[in-house]
Amino acid sequence: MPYDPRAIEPRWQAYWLEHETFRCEVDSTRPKYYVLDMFPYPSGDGLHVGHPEGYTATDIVARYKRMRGFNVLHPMGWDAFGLPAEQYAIKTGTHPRITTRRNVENFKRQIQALGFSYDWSREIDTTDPSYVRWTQWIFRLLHERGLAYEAEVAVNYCPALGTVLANEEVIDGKSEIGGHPVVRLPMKQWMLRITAYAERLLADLDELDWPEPIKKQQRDWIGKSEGARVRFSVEGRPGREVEVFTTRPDTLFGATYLVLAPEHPFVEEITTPERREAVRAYVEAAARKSERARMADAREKTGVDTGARATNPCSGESIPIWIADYVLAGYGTGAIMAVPAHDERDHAFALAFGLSIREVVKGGDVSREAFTGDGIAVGSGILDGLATPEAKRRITAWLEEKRCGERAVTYKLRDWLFSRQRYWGEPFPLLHEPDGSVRLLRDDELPLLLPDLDDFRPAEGGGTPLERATDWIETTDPVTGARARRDPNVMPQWAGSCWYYLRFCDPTNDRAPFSPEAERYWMPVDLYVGGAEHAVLHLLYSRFWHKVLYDAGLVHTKEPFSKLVNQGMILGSSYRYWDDNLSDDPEAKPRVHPTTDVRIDGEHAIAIDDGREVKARWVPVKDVRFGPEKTPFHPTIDGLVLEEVVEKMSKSRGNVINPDEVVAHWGADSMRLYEMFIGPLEKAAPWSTEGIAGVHRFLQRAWRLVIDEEAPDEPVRELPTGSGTPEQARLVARTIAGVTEDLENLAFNTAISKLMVLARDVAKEAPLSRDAAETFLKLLSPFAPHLAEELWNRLGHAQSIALEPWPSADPTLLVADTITLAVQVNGKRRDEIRVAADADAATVEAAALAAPNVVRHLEGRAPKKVIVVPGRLVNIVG
RNA sequence: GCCGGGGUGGCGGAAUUGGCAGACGCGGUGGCCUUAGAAGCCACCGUCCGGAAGGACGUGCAGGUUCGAGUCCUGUCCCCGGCACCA
Repeated sequence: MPYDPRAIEPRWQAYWLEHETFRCEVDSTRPKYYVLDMFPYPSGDGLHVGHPEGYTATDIVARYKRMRGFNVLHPMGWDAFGLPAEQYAIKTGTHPRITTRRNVENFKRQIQALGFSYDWSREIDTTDPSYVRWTQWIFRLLHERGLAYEAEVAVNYCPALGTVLANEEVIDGKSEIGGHPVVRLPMKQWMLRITAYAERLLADLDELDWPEPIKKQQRDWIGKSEGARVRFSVEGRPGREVEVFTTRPDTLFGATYLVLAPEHPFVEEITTPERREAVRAYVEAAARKSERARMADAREKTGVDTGARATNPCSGESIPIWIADYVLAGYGTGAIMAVPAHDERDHAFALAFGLSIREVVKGGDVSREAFTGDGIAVGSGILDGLATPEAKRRITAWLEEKRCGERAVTYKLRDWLFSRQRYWGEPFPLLHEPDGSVRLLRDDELPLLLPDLDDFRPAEGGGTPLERATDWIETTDPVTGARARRDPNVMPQWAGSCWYYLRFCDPTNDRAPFSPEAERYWMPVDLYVGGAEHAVLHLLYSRFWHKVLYDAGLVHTKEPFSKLVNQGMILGSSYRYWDDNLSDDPEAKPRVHPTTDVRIDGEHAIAIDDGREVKARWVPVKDVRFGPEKTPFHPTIDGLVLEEVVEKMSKSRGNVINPDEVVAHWGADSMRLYEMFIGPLEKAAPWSTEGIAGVHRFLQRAWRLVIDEEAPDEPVRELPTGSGTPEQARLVARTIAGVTEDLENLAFNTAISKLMVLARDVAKEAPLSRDAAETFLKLLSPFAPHLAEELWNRLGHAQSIALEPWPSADPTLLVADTITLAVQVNGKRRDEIRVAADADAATVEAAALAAPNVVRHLEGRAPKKVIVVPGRLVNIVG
């Protein structure tokens, strides 16, 4: 029988499970290696081919490290709280718990069919009461440490949908779904004080082996800026001071007006009677706009004068106070001093409203545009003649001395809005007492589980789904005996993923989230692989929780994830054409156009022949007909050529590849190998069916290397003992060294190409030796574990190849006795010479000068200079 | 606009960091095997000139440094990702 993955793969998957081959335990006598995938949300659609890319990479590393003698922790679990299951529940009434269980089973089946070496005894599910308990326990810890608090926060509320929406779900002040109006409404929310950790979250990035772009995104998100706070007294209101934050205190003499955010607490009070009307209208309009909408029309500066005036603490000058929505309430002090000469936004605003512009730093033409660079201070009293950095120091000292300002650091990072008006999440482990206080539940009251509901919609009048469970919300506090209310919100999906990597260390502990012994042994995560889309959310939130746990003495490392790698996306080919059925009328008989007859004009696509607007239509890959030369055609409209577009896989494009089908057709080993061979792990690459056929052929070749398919009963070939010819031994040694190095660098694609070379050449001149065959299988086993196990077994080994030690290369075989050197004349390759590997420069030079083509090109001239690069080449300049 | 990353054959991608550009795979062409197909195996495939030997050109574009540049420097164009009134 030829290589048949369908026969061998399920057998080995069952073997690994049954023998618990990959189970691991704390073992202080051995070095540990913790390799982790970002655990998935088990969606109803199941796995797509993008998931296994990262999982395959970590699996290869896990298997390799085990063979290198490491005690490897390689777990998998489910980030199972989340919105899709809840939306499904609203539609069908099916409890999210049922949906989640079904989806988890499907994900697990798909993941196991790929032969990953997870320790399944450590599987965790964030919705499991035994997990929720400890998530709630950690929330209580945060609360005890003063890091969780309730606050009135403006949220996006959509009355028509009866729910609160995330910023991303609001577009131009309307709901993304249905286009209903959205208002900003203050609601009482749980907040986490992540800002208290801003400095450490920033500083500790330096020690992490993470992709630089991710670190940069986190730095930008935290957004540290250094400058000064300055207080301006409000004229006519003694004791009232507007505090502003600026990174350019040196430009204080150029401040020609102040601007408050429309939400600033002073607005109401300081506005003069004659300006009241205009100010109120502006504030209301700003409140209606979502933050996103405010950013959308950022170009046009709007604002109104409050009529109030402030005194510049330095110059004593009287300047107007305006409000404008280009000043954000949530950043700094919610107020700025405007220096139009040296800030682009202030410049634009000053031009729009005819406010004065005063140059205080030399270097530009401030009547034309703001000069934001450093320069020499002018018109600034005590600062005149100073360069910007020195001017900053001088003025800050002056402000501190006069007590009207001080050095200050501000962060863009805001506290984390931690409650969601949803059902399918962790309930808050606390009671609201009649006196307004909050009592956190004790250990013996945890976990607090969700009540069962029949209707999962938000409650009437802006309430949360949990408010439908009145006898769950209204309860009695067993401690005080008084009536108390449970919190109607749940935690966001990020909560469970903030600490799951710690639970994996000790997943069944029922006395603590994890034991100190397990944490001390397994942490930190040595390699963490996942998508870059979590750059700031999950990866920042979990770093925050980790630092809190560190301060509480529960973990011993400052950071959870030592090394992070982002896998690239696997792209799909989609096929499109165009038609003029813009309204998607199902009855219409539209005119259709291939892409070659369409031109894109800004936002619109126009048919070239009749100038009418057309809309893209996508044909699912499986329906496309391929003509000669692989030209894609529409399935039913004859002669309509489709355009191939390579892009992210998505249902709407019909270009999603299902791993189940790939495994059924080619086998898990081919799928694993293909996803690793397609290119570097970090890079996006298109899926190709021809490509997978290529790696499948390689596995067939590997099979035939060991199995004699020609002979009756297809026995294992006769493999001579020993290591074969010197050439074979050298090839094997080179492959060991190369594959090992590539694995250390996570360069899976080049490792596979080296294995292909070995399979192609190793039995060319002489029969394959037993040593070479066994070494090859060991090197192949992390990539194609099923095939490797099967052949290893047929070679007569009773124990799993996964438990074999990794081969090491004989260093003496890595250096050849004779080597080929290229010989260049004036930098152009003209000939080559074979010399002893240890030949000295003089010998090499002589041989190079004697090479026939070199002699020809020198045409009798004496070489001016000869450069010998040992082991590489000789360049003759003549 | 700002900040990252990147432009190498028909395609995915290699190239030990300044030393033989195009490994490996896909795709293509020709051949072997076969009753035939499939599969498999072998050879060739950057472009141009040439029957060949060989030569010229060649890593987005234009310069530069160097004995030698895909790799370093300057300028420039394009693509992908992130951020976008954060004072």
